[in-house]
Amino acid sequence: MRYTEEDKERTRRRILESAGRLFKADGIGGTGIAGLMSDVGLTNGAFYKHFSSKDDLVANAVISQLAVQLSRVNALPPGRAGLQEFIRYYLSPEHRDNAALGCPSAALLNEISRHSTEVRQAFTDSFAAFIDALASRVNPDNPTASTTAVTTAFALMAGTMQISRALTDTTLADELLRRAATDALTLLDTAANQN
Amino acid sequence: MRYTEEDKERTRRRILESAGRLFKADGIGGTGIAGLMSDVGLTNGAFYKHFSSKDDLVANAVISQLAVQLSRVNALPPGRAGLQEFIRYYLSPEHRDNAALGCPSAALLNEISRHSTEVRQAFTDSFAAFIDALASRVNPDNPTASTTAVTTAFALMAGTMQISRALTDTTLADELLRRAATDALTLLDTAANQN
DNA sequence: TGTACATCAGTGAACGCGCGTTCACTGATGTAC
DNA sequence: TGTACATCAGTGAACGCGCGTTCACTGATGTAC
Repeated sequence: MRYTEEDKERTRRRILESAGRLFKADGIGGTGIAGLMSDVGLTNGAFYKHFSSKDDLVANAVISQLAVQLSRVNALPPGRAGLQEFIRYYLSPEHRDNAALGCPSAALLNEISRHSTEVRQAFTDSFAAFIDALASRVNPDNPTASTTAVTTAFALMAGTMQISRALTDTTLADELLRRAATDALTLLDTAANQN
Repeated sequence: MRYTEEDKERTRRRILESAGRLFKADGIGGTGIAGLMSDVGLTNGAFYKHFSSKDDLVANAVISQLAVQLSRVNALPPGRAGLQEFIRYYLSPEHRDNAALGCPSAALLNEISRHSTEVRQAFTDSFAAFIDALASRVNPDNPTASTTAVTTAFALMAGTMQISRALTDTTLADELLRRAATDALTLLDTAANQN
């Protein structure tokens, strides 16, 4: 064989990395296979040596993107300080202006909802793992009790990020991010004091 | 003239109504001009007698859809009861399962962010009017003071709706809606007591 | 060790298809005289 | 009042284009003997 299994796996990961970046920047529908493969440095035909279809890629890109978010959460300092840092990063103007490198939920939720069951299942599983990681930081004694509350706090952050990205008025968009940071922390504090 | 100005205006409104419905159900990118016009009961060519381009349609559809939301808010009973009713409707499983007839923000935010300045400006203006209407219900004495707080409460609702639509686990999706209703009301109550 | 063959990631042209947009045309009605 | 003409919303075929996917091919390397 010309390429070892390791080589092939590396290429697959490069496709997933590019796909995550381009999907978040231009949307899933706005990203074509040929453009994606040229971003990777290959030609369109090679794509089907790694994925059976675009839908297959989307499902795997969603998984891989949420895994990145999960590891970001796992890298936070413990306790309330870590949560504050997460909120500050998430609701920053930098995150808003760099969707390509940011949260897949904020960038892709609308499109994921309209995709196949496979894609939505991939999202459901990976999203649950991500929320669980946040919940065990919010309430280490009883993470399960706070998962729903943590999810609505995250929904506030993701929803705010999307509105902030849609607005043309930067001043208003920035102010919104600051307010959401306060409200999100309040919700997480409330969740921490449950059960 | 075969058609009066009134006839033409009626056709234009029918196109906008169909567009709003189809955009919210299938996405803007997922809705083609030919399919849209056949939904209206006309053929593709007639489209350009009413709009100069698809982007022009999108901007106007965003305006018209947010106007529908605004009139929905204006039709609510006054005071806290009206806000509760709004939250209950917004975060209902019916709203989740019928995106075609629901909130344009929850269905289209990702795509609006990626559209032209014209579309984003249309969203910004109409969204501000919608939030203002909510804010004067939350805090009639000083609506301006509470707009940002009301926006984050709405972001929580829109974000939750999107997550609830993406999840395959209906039980979890339903539970999330209930929790978000509690949290959203709390945020609005807090906003009402500011200034 | 040297040679013939198998493997298979990657190439790049080609496929059918639906997209947004254009355009010559239709035909019902309003207007001019 | 009757007739010739102008208007213009709507028709539907056609345009170039990019999409996801297929496929015969390439060529570097591993394997068999």
